[in-house]
Amino acid sequence: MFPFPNELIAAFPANEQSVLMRRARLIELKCGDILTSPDSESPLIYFISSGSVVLFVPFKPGYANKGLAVGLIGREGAVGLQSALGLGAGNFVLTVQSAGYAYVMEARYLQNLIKRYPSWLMLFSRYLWTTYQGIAKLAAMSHSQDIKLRLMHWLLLSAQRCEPEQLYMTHDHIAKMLGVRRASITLAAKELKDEGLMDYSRGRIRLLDIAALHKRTLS
Amino acid sequence: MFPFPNELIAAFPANEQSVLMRRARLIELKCGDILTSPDSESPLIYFISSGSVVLFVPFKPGYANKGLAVGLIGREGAVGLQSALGLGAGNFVLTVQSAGYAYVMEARYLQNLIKRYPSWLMLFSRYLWTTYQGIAKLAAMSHSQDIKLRLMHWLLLSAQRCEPEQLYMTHDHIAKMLGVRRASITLAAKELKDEGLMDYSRGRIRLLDIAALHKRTLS
DNA sequence: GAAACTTTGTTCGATAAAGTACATATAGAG
DNA sequence: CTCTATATGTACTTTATCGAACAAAGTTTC
Repeated sequence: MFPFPNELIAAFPANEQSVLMRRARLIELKCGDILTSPDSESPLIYFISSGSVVLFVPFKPGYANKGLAVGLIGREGAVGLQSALGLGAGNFVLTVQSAGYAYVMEARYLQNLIKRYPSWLMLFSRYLWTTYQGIAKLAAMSHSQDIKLRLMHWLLLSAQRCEPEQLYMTHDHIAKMLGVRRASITLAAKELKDEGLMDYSRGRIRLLDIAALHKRTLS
Repeated sequence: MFPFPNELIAAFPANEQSVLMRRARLIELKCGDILTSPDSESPLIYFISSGSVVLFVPFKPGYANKGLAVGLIGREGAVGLQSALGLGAGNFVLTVQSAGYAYVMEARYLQNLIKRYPSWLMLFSRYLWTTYQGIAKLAAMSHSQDIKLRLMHWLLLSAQRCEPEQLYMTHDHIAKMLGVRRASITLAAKELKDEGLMDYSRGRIRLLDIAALHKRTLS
């Protein structure tokens, strides 16, 4: 239907899709871009089409470099939907983890459309709940003392959102996401490398045995 | 309006309130009650009127004793709303932390009403988003290495949900919520006691200086 | 009032991560 | 082809939590 599909949009009936997309424009997501932060609350909604966006919660109010990633959104979802409910972005910093594309629209436009199409709200609410679940699960994982386990989990999560096996992120970036030292990630990553589960070099990561990774994160 | 008010319900227009409450019945929440768990997905919605309910995520699928509390719901909210969207409880275990009362209704009843009153969904969605934020914040806090800080935070959160200053929970219970050893809680609690911030004995906790607690959790 | 139970106090060694620092490698720019 | 920036490898000390265990107070039950 559209050159860069988004699974949320795809769930709409065709005629409603075109209404929704009338005011949407396609933009490029560059790695590191900050879509919104607690300060600059731009009332925009992003339907992710490729790449991925991190929900990042800074530890301290004045968003420092330190915090914790609580969610990762890809082509299956959207960010900024709360602004269609008339609410602000809250504490989240939305950062692009993997480059890609997204359809953007003004929150106000969607907010008006929701009045005409109440079923949309149901769809968005359901989506909200599923990410809600994801956040809770990730929070529980994040509490694990085992960094290696958390690393595997984050890699798998990232792989699900983009093409699997090939990821582009540095140890330093992962460390920020997990709220740990960069050295700890290097250590854990090296162990996984030695075990033949992954390979990496200067920001390029290849997952060599996704099945094994899954198995070990479940235990 | 109703003997035991709930702030979500209170936000409805009076005539809609009585529609909503037609099939609600008031039940008692006893400390330790499990409202729903991943296994038994009872399609019920609880509008909390007093006391508090924990959103608990077990670490392992077969819900062990270990896990992490990611949210705490009191009179300002409800649990089980997702079942009005036709969704299951997911990974959450909902446990009563403080005894109280709640209005319960069948999810199906509310699900039908939402079709008649689309504005309700907007209300629920907004509420969903605010708890969403709360979960994310708590997740970030939970990642802190400082148990004392986390203890203070949980005490304040609990105090906000019920009468402040007087809480009823054991070190063991708090330890389960924070996913740490009971001994660690006893240690941290004793320090707070020595500093004159709180007092406790066998499950009864008194917060002696809430302002100071707030100050120290913000830092 | 004695027994059984629950809650809190305290200890020990083992472990994992924090913080900090510096060395080495690789890629890209000029 | 060298320089520079970035990414990764590694080391060391300090600290906090874990796991496990046992002791000492309060409650409750009979």
